[in-house]
Amino acid sequence: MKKNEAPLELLFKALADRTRLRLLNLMAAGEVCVCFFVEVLGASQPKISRHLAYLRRAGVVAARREGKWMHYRIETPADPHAARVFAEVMVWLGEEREMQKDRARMENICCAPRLPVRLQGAPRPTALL
Amino acid sequence: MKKNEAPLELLFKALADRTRLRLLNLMAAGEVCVCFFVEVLGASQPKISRHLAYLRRAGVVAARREGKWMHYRIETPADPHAARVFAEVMVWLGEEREMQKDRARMENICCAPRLPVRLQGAPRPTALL
DNA sequence: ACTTCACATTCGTCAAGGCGTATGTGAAAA
DNA sequence: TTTTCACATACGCCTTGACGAATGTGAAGT
Repeated sequence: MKKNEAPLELLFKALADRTRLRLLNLMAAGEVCVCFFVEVLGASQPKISRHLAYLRRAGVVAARREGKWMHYRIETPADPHAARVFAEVMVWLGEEREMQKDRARMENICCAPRLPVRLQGAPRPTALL
Repeated sequence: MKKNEAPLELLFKALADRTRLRLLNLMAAGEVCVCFFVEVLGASQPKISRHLAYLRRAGVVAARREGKWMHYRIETPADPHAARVFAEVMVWLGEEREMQKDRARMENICCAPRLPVRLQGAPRPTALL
């Protein structure tokens, strides 16, 4: 990812990967803790972390620390055109089959009577409180 | 570019390159002949041709043969969400500085009293007739 | 202080893709 | 039919980035 890149390309490169799109989709409704991404997407923790770092460098998400946990949230682009494109993308994600499944899986995992062992004590996504 | 890719990623990968965005921008108002791309962008012919091939494989543009010349035009995505995102992108391009310059340069080259030597007899972009 | 936990980063490997150069191809001109 | 023109593709080189595995880091907990 070059530095002197127009916000245009920066955004599209960030969106040009399925894992990153899935991450954005899970953040659509609010902040999410890294451990939930790992659990829901069934991917390795370094993989998730690297893609989140990419999204952060692209200015699409922001991170917040809370004790041991890191929360990620969507950062709406400053540029109004970028913002509109981004908004359309999120609408699109909202209607994609796989994306709906991901959100359903997060809800199932997170609202189950007992959380998986790895998530004991982890802060829930803000959208599912 | 993988085959089993969702239209989502396919589109974003196509848009994640400045040269391809510039090509799309020049096609915004209608069909354009390859030789004009080469002249306006000041890039090598194989480079232009490869990027056009990429856009074609991604389903974003279509090609038409007319004698020795090839005309490229934008192909609006079938998926309604993709179409809306794409439309927003084109609006965005319309307001970008560099993109405006490119369109102005094409107009200057093409509507000049004498065309450059390399373009003698080449069919004009449909938008500039 | 030492360990544990939740993430981040690094390293090595590999595939995708961008570029220049050279060559192939299809249509028209000679 | 040979040449020329406009464009496409193949080849080799290099960079970007995706991945698993290993290691680093910062904040609790003990």
